Amino acid sequence: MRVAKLRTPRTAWIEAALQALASGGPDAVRVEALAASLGVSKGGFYWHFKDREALLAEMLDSWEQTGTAAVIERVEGEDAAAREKLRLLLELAPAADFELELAVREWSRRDPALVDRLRRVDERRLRFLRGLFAEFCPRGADAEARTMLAYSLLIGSYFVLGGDGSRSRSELLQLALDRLLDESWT
Amino acid sequence: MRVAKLRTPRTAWIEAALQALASGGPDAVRVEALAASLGVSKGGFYWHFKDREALLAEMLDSWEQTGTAAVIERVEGEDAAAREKLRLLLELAPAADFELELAVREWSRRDPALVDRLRRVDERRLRFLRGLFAEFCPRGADAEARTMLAYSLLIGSYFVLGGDGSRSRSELLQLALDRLLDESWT
Amino acid sequence: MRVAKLRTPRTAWIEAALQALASGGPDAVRVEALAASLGVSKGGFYWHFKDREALLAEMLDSWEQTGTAAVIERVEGEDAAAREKLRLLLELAPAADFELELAVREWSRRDPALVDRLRRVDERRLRFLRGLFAEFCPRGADAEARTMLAYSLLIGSYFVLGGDGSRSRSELLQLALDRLLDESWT
Amino acid sequence: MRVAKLRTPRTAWIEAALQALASGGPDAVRVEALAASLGVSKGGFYWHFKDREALLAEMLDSWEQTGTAAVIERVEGEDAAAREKLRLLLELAPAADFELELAVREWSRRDPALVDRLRRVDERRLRFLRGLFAEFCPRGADAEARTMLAYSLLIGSYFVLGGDGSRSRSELLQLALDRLLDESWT
DNA sequence: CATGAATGAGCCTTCATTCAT
DNA sequence: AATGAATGAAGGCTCATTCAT
Repeated sequence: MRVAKLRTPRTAWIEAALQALASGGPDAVRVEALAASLGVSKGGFYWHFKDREALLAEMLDSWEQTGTAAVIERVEGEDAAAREKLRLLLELAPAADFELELAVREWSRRDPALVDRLRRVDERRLRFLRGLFAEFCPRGADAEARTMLAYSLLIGSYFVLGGDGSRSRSELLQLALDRLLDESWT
Repeated sequence: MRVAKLRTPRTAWIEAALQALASGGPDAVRVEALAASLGVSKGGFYWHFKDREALLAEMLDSWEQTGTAAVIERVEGEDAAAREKLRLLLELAPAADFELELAVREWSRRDPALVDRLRRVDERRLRFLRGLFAEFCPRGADAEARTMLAYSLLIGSYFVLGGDGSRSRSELLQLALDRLLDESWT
Repeated sequence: MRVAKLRTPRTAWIEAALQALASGGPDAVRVEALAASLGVSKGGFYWHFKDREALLAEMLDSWEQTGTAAVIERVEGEDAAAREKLRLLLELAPAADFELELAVREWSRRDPALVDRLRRVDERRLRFLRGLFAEFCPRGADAEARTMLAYSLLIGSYFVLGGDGSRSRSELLQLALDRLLDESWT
Repeated sequence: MRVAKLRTPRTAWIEAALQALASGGPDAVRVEALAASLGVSKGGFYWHFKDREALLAEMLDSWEQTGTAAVIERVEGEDAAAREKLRLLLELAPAADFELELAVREWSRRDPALVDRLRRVDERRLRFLRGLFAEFCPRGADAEARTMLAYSLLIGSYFVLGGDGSRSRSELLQLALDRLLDESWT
């Protein structure tokens, strides 16, 4: 009766887990729930993974690869000036699974083992941003400050729920980005 | 082991709960764990609170009051120019329990009932920031952009784990703030 | 603020307990619930009663006295023929708290300590019925059979939920009683 | 101690539950106790049933089927006159688990959801009785009265604990039944 | 007499994990 | 690879009971 994709590959478990992580946080990554969402019994999970811990590790590998690397490569591949690339980046980033990004950070605040991995990711991203800003900001401290602001904006804007009501979130983001790319600001 | 302070007031439960929330997230607010940390039996919890839900509600009341209100009042009480107040704000804010702040936001991503409350808090804080920036930024869009950047910086900076290694987090924050207060940036 | 009947007498606890027993069965006789229904804190209960067990005992004393004795005395006091008395009895009995009656029997099926007490009550009632039937049923076995049927009717009719829909419960009772009092039935 | 019959079927849980219900009433149907009586861990219960509620529902299904249907079918299958069938019925009924019958009725007095189900059962049984009495009681009201008395006798007799001491319960039942089948009683 | 507070046992339920098939 | 079934450790909640005030 069950159509059953005979063979539920590891990747299916990981994908389901990342989705659960994004929408429910670390504690929502429950073997039972994943099995249900995949339409299989949880017993099978233990064929692929030693335990929940093992799954979590693989999830992070996957996230690091697809989340960060993909966007950077996409932007780097673009043949455009730094400013254009930055605009593109701010446009693409939120499209990536931001919920997932936040969930991973949330998770890292509980699990020290995660901190190093996240630091690596942040460093890579900041290095990339800094490189772009440096192309039109001669002073290092200037590029640094803008980098920090840009990265904070990316992350922080997703937390800010309020506003003055007259401007949408994307308008606010646009305004803020315009400032960050302004060359009169030396 | 048990010191048994006959009479453990509600507030003690709430404090313990906020601490648990800050360090372990919403799911760490477990009646049993709180009781253990207070050195009392879990049964007693139900004398003070109808159920876990009731505790969560009171925790938020408490957080809204002490977290936001306290800092704003402190800064408003200062007799100084807008720029000085902003500097003070960026100094004070991180001292407040930032882990708690993040945990509440994390929580809100899972519990829709929380969203309104957070929006209220964000609006109040943004209004306050906007008011300060407006004192030296004649153009509304300018004040708005800086407000957004400042608030994002506040929140986002706590997520950023990386850096270029040559500057500390507080130096980066300082650099970024300098830019935000720069008057040459019109 | 609380109007508080300073002094909540034992009897108040017992009455509340009997009411709880009638409507919710033995397991509904909970100290906490009784206290709430009396508007006092449960602590006071233990001034009057050693424990829940003690209350249960006193409840039965009270029930035995008021439930059985009262109705029998009322009927015996009547200056009428046996048949009239029986009719009166069947009329009065259901008015007594039948829910309570059933709850006590229910209770007795769990608590062997209660069985003797109930047997005593049943015997007293059956003796009374038998005496009345004997006045117009010369044969002992006949009076006995009718007694059994009458008593079963009294109790059993309260359990029967169905019917053919065309006759009400009281009509059915009436029909049955007519048969039991029929003198042509030798 | 643990015999560990790997594989404890649903039915085992239901049987154990009905037994617990019969001997201890609705509140005695505790997952933990059932597990203990089956020699398994309580966790396993939730593999078979969503929750306690679900078990209760299935218990009733089972009771309705085996309790009522079985006896009626047995009697109907008999090739005998109505009177004989009635005698057989009164003989079989008590053999069925009467404790269970009473426990279900007890339960129904607390749980309104049960009332309809019981009414259905009562109606079916009364209809059956009425049909048998009608075969030798020409007048409808007569058959009705006897039906009511017979059904009350069945249920009520199980409550009656007393007697005159000289006759056993079954003798009393016999006497009463003789009266109900008497044709001189028109 | 009564309150406020606490204890501890017991119950329902969830879930990671294991294991025989 | 996967299922059906079971275990055991939590965790939330209720309630009889106790005790200081």
